[in-house]
Amino acid sequence: MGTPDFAVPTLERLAEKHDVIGVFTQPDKPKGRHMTMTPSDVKVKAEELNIPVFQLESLKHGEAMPILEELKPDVIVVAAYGQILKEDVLNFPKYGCINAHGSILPKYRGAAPIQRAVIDGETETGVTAMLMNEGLDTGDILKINRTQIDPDETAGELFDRLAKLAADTIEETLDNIDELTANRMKQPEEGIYAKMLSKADCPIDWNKTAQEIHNQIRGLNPWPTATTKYRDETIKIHKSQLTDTKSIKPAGTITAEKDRLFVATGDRELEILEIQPQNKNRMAVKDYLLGHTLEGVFE
RNA sequence: CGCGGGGUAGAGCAGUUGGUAGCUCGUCGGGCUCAUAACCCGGAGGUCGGAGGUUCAAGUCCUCCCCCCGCAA
Repeated sequence: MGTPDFAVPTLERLAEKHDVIGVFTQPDKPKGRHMTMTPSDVKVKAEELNIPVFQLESLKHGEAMPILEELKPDVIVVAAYGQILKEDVLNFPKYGCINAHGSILPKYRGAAPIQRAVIDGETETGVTAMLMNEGLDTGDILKINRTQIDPDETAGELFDRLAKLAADTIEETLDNIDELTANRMKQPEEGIYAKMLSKADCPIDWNKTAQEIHNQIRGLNPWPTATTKYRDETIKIHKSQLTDTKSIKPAGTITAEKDRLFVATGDRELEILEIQPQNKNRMAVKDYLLGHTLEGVFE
């Protein structure tokens, strides 16, 4: 069971080694500029692999049971499925439902663990394989694979790495399922929740420290992207770089050189490397400055 | 047909009330210099997204199509 690109490497890996008898994914949804119905990444891959696909609106009220009775899975692997599983499903397979989550649980439970970890400036994250229960990412831990977060890594880059790591983790977990299940670890009750990203996370507060803003920018890259206001236009900021120069001007003040751009923050100047003006493509600041002048402040 | 913005030299932009296209960077050649991403001189490079139409004349007006971006989901 899975939906977005994060789950695709895991599905591919499973199909290589195991007999994948069915794939559950979210129903096709209208997406993009013209609201055209679009299948999930997992559905596309599943069809490519000739695996039967099931797209239910909800599994909360036993809707999946007839299908499961038919398929009789030994285990269900879940990766970013986006739907809540109840006891009937969780208890159905012999080995239960195993979930791959993009953080070191119990930290960053929930919808946006990878982005939140970057935004918070974490230096380490990973993938946790757990035996699901009814709570939100609160199941018993089977295996954790860790990885370092590069200081300039974007959420998108980390996302791709963790998607592959999730495939590894699930493979290793299934290879040693009996031993790992016997030695499973309970999670502490309390954990950190990673709330879903929204537009409210985008606007930059230039009074924060350069490091905090840098983390926000890379954590929101490539989506939904950090933004700032410049003369009533919303400008997206895709990439930045820390400097050692102390800010002496008010936060948000722009310093434009011939082909470089610096903005004052709460502590140090932050260099902006890649931006996207309203209605324009993203571009290197260097290119942008060839046809525009920037002066004044970002708000 | 969800709403809006845009497609002009390799890149980022300008182009007035329609009269055969400019700027900055890059690129090529030459010069200056110990040297240079700095400076000076010179050159190449565009059928102005595509197809029709109006006109003596269209990047500039009208129609249709293609592609891209933002919002929204």
